[in-house]
Amino acid sequence: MKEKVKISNAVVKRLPIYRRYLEELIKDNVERISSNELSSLIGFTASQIRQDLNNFGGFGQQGYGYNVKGLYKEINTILGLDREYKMVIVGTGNLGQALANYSKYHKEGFPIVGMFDINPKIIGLRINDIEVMDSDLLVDFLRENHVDIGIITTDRAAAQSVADKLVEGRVRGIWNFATVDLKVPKSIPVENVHVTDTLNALVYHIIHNDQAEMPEAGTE
Amino acid sequence: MKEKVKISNAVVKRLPIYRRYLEELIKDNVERISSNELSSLIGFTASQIRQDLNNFGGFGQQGYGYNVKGLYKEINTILGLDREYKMVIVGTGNLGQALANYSKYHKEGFPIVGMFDINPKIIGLRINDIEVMDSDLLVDFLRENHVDIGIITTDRAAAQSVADKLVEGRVRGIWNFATVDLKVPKSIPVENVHVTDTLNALVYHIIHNDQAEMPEAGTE
DNA sequence: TAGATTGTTAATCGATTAACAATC
DNA sequence: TAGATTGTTAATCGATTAACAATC
Repeated sequence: MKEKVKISNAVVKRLPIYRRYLEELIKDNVERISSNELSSLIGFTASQIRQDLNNFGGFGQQGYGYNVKGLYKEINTILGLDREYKMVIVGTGNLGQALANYSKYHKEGFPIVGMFDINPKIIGLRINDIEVMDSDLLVDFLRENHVDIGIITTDRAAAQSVADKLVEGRVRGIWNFATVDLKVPKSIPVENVHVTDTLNALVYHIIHNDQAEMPEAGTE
Repeated sequence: MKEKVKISNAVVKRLPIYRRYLEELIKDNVERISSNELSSLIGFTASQIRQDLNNFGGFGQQGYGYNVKGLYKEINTILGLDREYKMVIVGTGNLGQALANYSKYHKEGFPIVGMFDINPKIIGLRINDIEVMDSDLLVDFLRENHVDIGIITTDRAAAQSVADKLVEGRVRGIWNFATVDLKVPKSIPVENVHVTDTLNALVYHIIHNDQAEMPEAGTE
């Protein structure tokens, strides 16, 4: 009866940020922290931090603040990072390979269990010890191995048909790096990473430099 | 006297999306389009589209809509994509290499003019015909070549010191892929691409599946 | 001209911030 | 207990949507 309030996407996007800062704090052996201290660390207002966290429960304690380890654990649970998610990469271009070589995912509960491509020259190779298979085998592989997440690192043209196969293979979510808006059933979340869009936004900020040459050195 | 209204970040983030769809429309030889048609294409409301565009000027025409090519050109100008931006990549790991190999940037006004690393084994190599140089030479190189954008693809530990060098070398903006919040002067925009955060958000949506098993097939 | 569709103002909605009583 | 800080309600701010007069 608690978990039914719809959490806004703005909040969801901040959760991984909280998580990262808390991870740092644990490394630095900080035991407790107040919303005010977190505020000056992260840059969100203390009020927002308390609001955000209270969407999920009262993790703090009046007069004390938040227990760093405890809060970290709670956020991990909220984010679903207390389990494992099997992933496959479809498309073995630069980005696909970069992700495959990023061994951290394997250690942190996101094992990449297979890679797929249509190029016969690449099929059969191993990248960071992950086998590259023929895309024709994708659907069967997904079902047999109960893969949770499909990563699309193909070009735009291929992306939608790959998405269709991922859906057919019953993945639970799609991490899409192709610059195309995929059509998939609403029940399957898609997270788009449109890297080049962020470069465009950067350039916008360079051109329309709001902050250029501030007279005051300012707050920080 | 016109360009002084502060454009919200929400709008800026949508501009590259408009741009992408318009690019497609040009390819498909579509000459004119109404905000309503754009709406059903992109998924934003027609009202929002008109509001967004009118932040920058009246690009449409009553009773007609928007000229696709004209609007595309306007958005390109707004985004500053009518000029060239020299970039360097600092950090030649998987991601740095992937970006270097992504030749599209070179063709589309974002030439990568140098790469930098601290690993002597890598210094001197060429990746996609881009020379890898010693990071000690970074500041001088930036100033001599009037580099516009610095891309940080190092690990977290090195990122801040790289950012300091980029600032010293007078880049105009920083594209940061390290999961760390950089401290730089306010006059230099930073665009963070925290890829793993988006994976975390995806997992959140998988776990808390709001849309799971909708009874209706629905709108689209 | 009549019809279509913009540009723009007003209304609504949602997210952020402020304030403070509850409580450790 | 007194002080600190949360949890939570209320106020504010900003962004989105609706509506419609202007106009091509």
